[in-house]
Amino acid sequence: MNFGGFIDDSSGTNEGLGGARIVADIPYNTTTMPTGVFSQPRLVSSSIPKNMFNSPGLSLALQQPNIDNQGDETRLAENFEGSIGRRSREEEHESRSGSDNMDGGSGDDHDPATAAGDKPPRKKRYHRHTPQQIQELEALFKECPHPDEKQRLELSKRLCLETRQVKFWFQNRRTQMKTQLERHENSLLRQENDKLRAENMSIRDAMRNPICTNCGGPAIIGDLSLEEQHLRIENARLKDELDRVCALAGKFLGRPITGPPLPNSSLELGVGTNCTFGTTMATTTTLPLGHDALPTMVVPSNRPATTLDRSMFLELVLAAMDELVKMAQTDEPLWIKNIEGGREMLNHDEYLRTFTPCIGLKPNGFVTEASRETGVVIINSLALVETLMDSNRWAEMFHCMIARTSTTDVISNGMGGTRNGALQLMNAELQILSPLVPVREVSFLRFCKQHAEGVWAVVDVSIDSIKESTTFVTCRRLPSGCVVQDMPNGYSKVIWVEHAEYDESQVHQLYRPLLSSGMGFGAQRWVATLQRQCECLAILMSSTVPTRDHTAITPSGRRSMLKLAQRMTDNFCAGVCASTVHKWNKLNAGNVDEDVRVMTRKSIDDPGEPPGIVLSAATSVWLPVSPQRLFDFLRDERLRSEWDILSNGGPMQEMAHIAKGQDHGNCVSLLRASAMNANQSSMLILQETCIDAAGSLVVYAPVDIPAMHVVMNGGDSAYVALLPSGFAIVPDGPGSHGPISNGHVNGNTGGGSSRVGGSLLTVAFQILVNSLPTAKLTVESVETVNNLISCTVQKIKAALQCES
DNA sequence: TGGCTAATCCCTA
DNA sequence: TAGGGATTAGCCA
Repeated sequence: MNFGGFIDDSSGTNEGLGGARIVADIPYNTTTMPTGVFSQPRLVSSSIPKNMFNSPGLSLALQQPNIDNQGDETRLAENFEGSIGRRSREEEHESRSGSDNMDGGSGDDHDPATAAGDKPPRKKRYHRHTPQQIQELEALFKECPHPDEKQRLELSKRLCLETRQVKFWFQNRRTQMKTQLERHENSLLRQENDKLRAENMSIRDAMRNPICTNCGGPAIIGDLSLEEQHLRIENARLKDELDRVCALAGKFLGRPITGPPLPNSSLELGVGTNCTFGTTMATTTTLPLGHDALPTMVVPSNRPATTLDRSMFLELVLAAMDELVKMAQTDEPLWIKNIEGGREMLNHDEYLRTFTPCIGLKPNGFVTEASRETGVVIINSLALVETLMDSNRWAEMFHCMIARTSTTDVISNGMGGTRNGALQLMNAELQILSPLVPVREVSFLRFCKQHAEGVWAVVDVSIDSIKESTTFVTCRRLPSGCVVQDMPNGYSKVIWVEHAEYDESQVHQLYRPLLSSGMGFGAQRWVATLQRQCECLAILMSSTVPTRDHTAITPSGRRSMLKLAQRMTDNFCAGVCASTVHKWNKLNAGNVDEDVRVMTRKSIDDPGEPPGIVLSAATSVWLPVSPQRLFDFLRDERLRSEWDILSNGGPMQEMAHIAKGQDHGNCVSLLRASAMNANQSSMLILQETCIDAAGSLVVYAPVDIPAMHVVMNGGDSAYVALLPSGFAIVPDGPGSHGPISNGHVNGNTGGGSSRVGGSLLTVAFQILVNSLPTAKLTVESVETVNNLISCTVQKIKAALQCES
């Protein structure tokens, strides 16, 4: 029995510890033994002499303690015994494991002379798992931070560790992760704090010497000084904080706590000047700030927001927030259920009665689109708010909808380390995957507010009315956004409202019903995308990733492959919508179909693409088949030969499959043509498919086998050159009766006897027409890609029997 | 001295 | 009873 290694002379410092720690704290010199409660259990039996701890007979005596002691003493004695039992097992293990970082197997402790105290007592020996053990533990942790008992048992056998040790290791690793995360968050908060402090300083500076932005003279802000105005804002913030603290304290104390009454608790702002606008305006949060209300109140767009701008922005977003919350929470008569489609329609008369237009009247020729959707999403309110307030994360979450976005000015980062009160100025290009619908460029304020514990709202509102725009505005966003409420188990309920006015003349007839139904840019699409993306994230983060691939892809390989697929899909979208992400040049070539848009660009120095001249061709057509049927047909690798020239006339075979959602349609897969010719023997097809309530996508690209091999082993996917092609499918919209002007007139022949709604199919190809970036584009290349698109559409129509 | 790591105790679901 | 939080001790830079 090896025991000597656990004798510790640090007695008296660990009162309150139980179990093995007591054993470790047994004083070597009995004269130093403390007189407290712990001195008793150390003498588990009156038959054991006090100096037994120095004797070689120690372990035997302790294995059979006298448990005559009662109460605490008995319990501690049991702990005492138990701990010794545990130690003994560990000692056995230590010698069994053969770890070279432990000297437990030296045999010294069996030496009576050693144990009797001829040498000074040794401290507990330092022991660490071997690098190899840690490596294996880390590997499993990456896969699954919560292994079950079976997994732990298996690992413990493999690593020659006790299951307890494996369990502790995982527990500690999780704690460590949490600590690291907290530390990281702390540093972010500290940074934010510094930033706020700096901002505060600059505001104080500005307040000392306010200058009118129009005439350059000293500014007097209405009846209220700037300082007073800021004090009022600060008061509102403090009151808000007080309310939350009271609510929290009330929870703990079990009775409601109220703060001191405040003389003026509502956030009232008086904004006006004796110089810029001529009149003083006392405003409330519902003050109209549109063109009509404030004809001269415009902020030049080419300078950062001044303090005065900020006040105007704050007014606008408070009104917008008010409107959003009402729009989200009010049902009839503001929203009327559409009996046919079950969707809600905004009652415009009621809307105009309820709200004062906060961004002014609708411009001539613009039409209104309003939609509302409610959904349960697997994300909590805080995470969703963080995603929305970070333009990069926002763009990533809705990557098929947002071509480009940026935050141009952060007016407020929020209060008390949260996003509550965060206000920023943003630009975005919103897209529908069709060349027939122009990208919507919008410039808007985004404001975030916490309404209650676990209830947040984020509102967007266009600022075209108060900020001079250098470009012609084709779309204005009225208060739009979401109200999100936490639900149990990390889910949240999201109510999304999307309200816009846009120039319909820019939109092809084919897509007008879709847009007006709200399925294009509306709430349904935002919620459907959010649900799909969050489900995907949840699946990827969970330990049990459903795979049915026939090749073993490592977890890092899976990540690399998904990253590559995302780049592919993003590039596909950029090619369809001609967004400014890539600098596309539109072509007006002679022999190209009217509705096929052809664009070209040079690819230089991008390892993710082959160098040369890239040609993109895209078109959209109406098909009398349901979106689901069209999607199932296009994503089926066995039916690939019906439309894809890369299939060489035969079916394709799925080599690897990564699920991204419960629906089998959401996945990334690797395909191989069964009938390969010599030229394509080193080529595979990477394919990403996704589907939700708003539409679906099938995007694919030929990829090099060696390059994919690297990716599947976790290598960097940035060097895999690819050019994506594929399809975007959306329903044709309620009330749509097929094509009106694009020439693809079809009878109701496809896919069944009764019309269940047709589809709008966008087909797009990106191909390399010359590997020299300096080469000139030839007419033949353009005609080739045009033919490719036309043939593909014809083949799809033929396969789905919707040829007229 | 603070961070890391293996281990322990105590509490809770 | 398993897991998480809090805590400890030994080691190291």
